[in-house]
Amino acid sequence: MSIDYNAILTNPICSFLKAKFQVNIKTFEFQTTRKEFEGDITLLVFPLLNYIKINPEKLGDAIGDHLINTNKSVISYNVVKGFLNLSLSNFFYLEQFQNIFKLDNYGHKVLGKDANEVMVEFSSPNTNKPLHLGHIRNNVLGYSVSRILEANGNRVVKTQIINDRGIHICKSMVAWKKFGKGETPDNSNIKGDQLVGKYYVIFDSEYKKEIANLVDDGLLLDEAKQKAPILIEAQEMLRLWESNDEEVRVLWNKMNQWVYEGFEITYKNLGVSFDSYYYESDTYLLGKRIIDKGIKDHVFYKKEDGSVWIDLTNEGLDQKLLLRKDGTSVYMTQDLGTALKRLEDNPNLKGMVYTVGNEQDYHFKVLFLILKKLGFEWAQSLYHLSYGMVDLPSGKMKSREGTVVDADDLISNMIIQAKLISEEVGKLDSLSCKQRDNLYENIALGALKYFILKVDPKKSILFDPKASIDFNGNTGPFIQYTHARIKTLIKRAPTTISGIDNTLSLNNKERELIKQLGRYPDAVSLAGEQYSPAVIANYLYDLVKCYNTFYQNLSILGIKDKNLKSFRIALSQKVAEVVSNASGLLGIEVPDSM
RNA sequence: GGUCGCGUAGCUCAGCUGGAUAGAGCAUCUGCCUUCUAAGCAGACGGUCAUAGGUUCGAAUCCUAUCGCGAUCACCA
Repeated sequence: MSIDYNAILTNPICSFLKAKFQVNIKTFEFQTTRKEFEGDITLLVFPLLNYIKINPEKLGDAIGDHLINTNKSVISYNVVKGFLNLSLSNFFYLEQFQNIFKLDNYGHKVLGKDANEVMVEFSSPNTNKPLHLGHIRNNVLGYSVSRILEANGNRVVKTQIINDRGIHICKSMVAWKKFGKGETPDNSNIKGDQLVGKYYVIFDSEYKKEIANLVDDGLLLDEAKQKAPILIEAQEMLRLWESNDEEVRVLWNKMNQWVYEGFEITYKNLGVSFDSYYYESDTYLLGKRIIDKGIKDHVFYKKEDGSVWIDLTNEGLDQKLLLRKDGTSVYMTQDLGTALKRLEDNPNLKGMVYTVGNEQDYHFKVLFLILKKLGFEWAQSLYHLSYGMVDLPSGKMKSREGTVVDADDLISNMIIQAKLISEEVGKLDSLSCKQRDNLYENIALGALKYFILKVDPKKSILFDPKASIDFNGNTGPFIQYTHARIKTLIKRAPTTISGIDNTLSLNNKERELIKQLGRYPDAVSLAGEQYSPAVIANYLYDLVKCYNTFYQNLSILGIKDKNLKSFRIALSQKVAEVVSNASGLLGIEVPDSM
């Protein structure tokens, strides 16, 4: 509750209770009065009974009496059971609105020199195939959380770790070498990541063919899976890669480059960006220093075969391998190393956020625990931004079954949808082709991002590609639409707003809007605390819904009372600002017209 | 089996640190475009908040157990 009630409620009640009952209570529980009851704000009397043994209704009456007699902002009260409902004056709301109106970027903390530096990792793709719907959730979430952390006064470094080595990319390489006939993104006009993905699929179907042939020749299935020549080729290529074979490395570089160029296009379409990139090929050998330190500090132990482990059974977890017996590192070692490297690269780093799906909850639990045990202070502020899977009505997305929803396809389909609907509504005729295309993109992405972000990250999302995404109701376009309407309203408004007349009498809808506006800073900080854009999304919807009710039922331009008119326009303007501000935190663009 | 997460209207989701008669959107039905954008507004219909106990003035919310769904428990990443 960001409207400032201290002066008129908290402080007076506090001193009243002190004088009358000799108790020192400094915080009180308030909530907005439910609409069935008269009043604006409700004081919960029940909690006070712990300190003052008296009938709750009597206590409510006493406080209410005191407030209306000593405070002109409180005009009346009523008590229902332990609820003290207070009605506040127009004057109070107008004063609050003036405070809100004066602020430019309210709720958003300014980046000071001593701001905390936080790293947010998201996207983190494999380089053997294009991004899919799951990556979209990851990207949109990670990006939004970055913005929210910034709004809460942190200096944010957006980064990712790219899984650019391993057997998967070798599979694409082998298939391309055998069947590619020199196909490149340029000469085939296929986006780089899509092209490499295509050869990954080709590899898989060849592999299956070979297995079938081997089984026909009398091999057992498991044996055939291991002996298929194309797989052996891929494994051989991985070995060559690891021994730095020049030819393999050149091919690897070339194909990865294609993929990165493709990814950049997708990121650009999605409206996300990064400040730094980490590549697994650079970091997979890191982490061994940590192992040495850990052994010296007796945090880790070495088994007879030479492998290194950590025993977390005291913490209720199990034993975890950190180094293979041949001395090579595993996933965990890598992540330990990467964390250290990031800290070296950004010495002021105070925390890290990892945007990774919830199938890795256990991994991050262990990772953070190990870092703490190693005694790193910053390990206290690591956060795994864990999110649920995106499921389809047909079940899970499985690349092998071809049920993956490709990110590029999805985005372009959404744009087509947005275009069809916009043309049907037919409000954009005055715009140029380019402006219209731009708008279709904004609307499509607004719908997609809002659809994903409005859901609590830890819940899984059900996505129906056939039904695609709504543009009506609790959606991104609804929010964009409201913003656009306010913008044209302001354009047409002949009045300039100089000040607000404090004697205006307000109706419920206007008060409601002021209260909504007052909630914004709270929503921002709550979203930051919970790493959840869903808080902002749901706030936005409440605000916009509230404004629409106001807008639809009250005339603004037509009214004669000049003061009221300028007040309503000022209110609208502020709503537009907050909507645009909050949408920005979700990475959603709000157009001036649509 | 162990651990973690989830279970709210036919469907998709809100519900902040426990508060009054559990809220939206979609779908179905009814009204509202010669006045600021109808991608909207107003209304109707729709609930055993998975189940059973417990904590207390008061539980969808906290605790325990059970059931259901998912994830995870690799010398894969």
